[in-house]
Amino acid sequence: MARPLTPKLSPARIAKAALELVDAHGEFTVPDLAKRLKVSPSSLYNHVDGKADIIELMRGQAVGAIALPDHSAGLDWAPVIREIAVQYRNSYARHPRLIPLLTAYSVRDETTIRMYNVLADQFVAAGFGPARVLEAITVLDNFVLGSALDVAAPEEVWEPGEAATDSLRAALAAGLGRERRADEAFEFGLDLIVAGLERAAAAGP
Amino acid sequence: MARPLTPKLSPARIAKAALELVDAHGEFTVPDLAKRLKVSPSSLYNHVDGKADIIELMRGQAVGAIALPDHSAGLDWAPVIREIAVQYRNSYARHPRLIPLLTAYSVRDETTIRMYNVLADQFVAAGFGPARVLEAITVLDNFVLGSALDVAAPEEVWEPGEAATDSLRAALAAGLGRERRADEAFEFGLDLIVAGLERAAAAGP
DNA sequence: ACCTGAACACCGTTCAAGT
DNA sequence: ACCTGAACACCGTTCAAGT
Repeated sequence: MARPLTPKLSPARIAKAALELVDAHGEFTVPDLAKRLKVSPSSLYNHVDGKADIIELMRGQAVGAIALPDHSAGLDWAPVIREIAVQYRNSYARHPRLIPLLTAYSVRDETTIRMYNVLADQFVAAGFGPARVLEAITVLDNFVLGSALDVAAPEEVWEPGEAATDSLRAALAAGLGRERRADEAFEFGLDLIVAGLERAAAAGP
Repeated sequence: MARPLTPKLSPARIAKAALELVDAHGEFTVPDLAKRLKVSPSSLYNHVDGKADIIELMRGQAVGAIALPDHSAGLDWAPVIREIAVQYRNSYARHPRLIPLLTAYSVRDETTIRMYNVLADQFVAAGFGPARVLEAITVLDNFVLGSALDVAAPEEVWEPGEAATDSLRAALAAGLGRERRADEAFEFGLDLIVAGLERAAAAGP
């Protein structure tokens, strides 16, 4: 049994299976991936450039679901960038364990570029100068990525043992184990940042 | 030549050498590390639990340099948490290529816990309730980690090719290649967040 | 064009043997 | 206690051979 009539593999099928492995185990190996696809490891190399390429495909898979808001509708800029940040972060939060793999070499894919374009347009509309536009995009990007990593962090990470003061202990008791802990923190921070950007815009250049 | 009179290795020496490798190459292997220490790979296992343990030791090495501000001096809380965030982020920025390795399993070491303690105390002093304290710490933490990753990202990552609109193109032209690009964006975002927290504190519970 | 099996260099870790 | 060398299971990738 060599070449089948209809190919058993495709980049998309490989990416999907790899993402399932990462979601389940936080990592993947080529042999495991091949086994899940009922294929020999070397077969993968007919469709894909190697493990790094598979990771890039997974990034596309995760981020491709982002639906950019229609900003031509003359909406105010702040809700638009807020919505983008939420979508961006949620698309990562759906696959939290993928993010550590992506940070190893953070290439920007096409969806990300499109997103940056919209953000840049919006910040220009807000009255920011070019240098400030880049800073604002970077701030949002950094916060989104950090928040996505937070989703991946296991709860035990926050166990401070005996070393916690009363203040920290009370905070952990209030928030830990709660379902939407990471989401609420993200939204709180995003509100702070967007409000700050609005104030900076109002203050002018 | 077996056991030497004075040991050639120690956890600290191993962590230091590993960090040098990561700074230089963005990764390290056990054989490479052993070679750099002029030792056989198996020798390392007399001092260290394995590769994961070495990464933990590197985290300690990087973050151990943080000097927490003396918050018993009755300073206002906002400058204190700002200073902590700056120190925290800078200690990572000194070893940008280490951060992707740390995100794989983000364990909190002792220095980090001490930092969280101070932050919690400060936010309580600011009048935040327990749940809000945890959110505020999380927001700072996420932003610091994301900003640290930004330092590690190579400049080419931002090359959008032909797909950039004028707004994005102008922003990149204004900021890219500039020495302190990542630092300025971090400071801008930190100012937004701290100002937002101050406003939240003023608004009360 | 696409799958397979054999092969290669390399990795992380263990362990008996040495002092 | 600490270093070594041999050994093991496993990994990512290549390539000739098959259809």
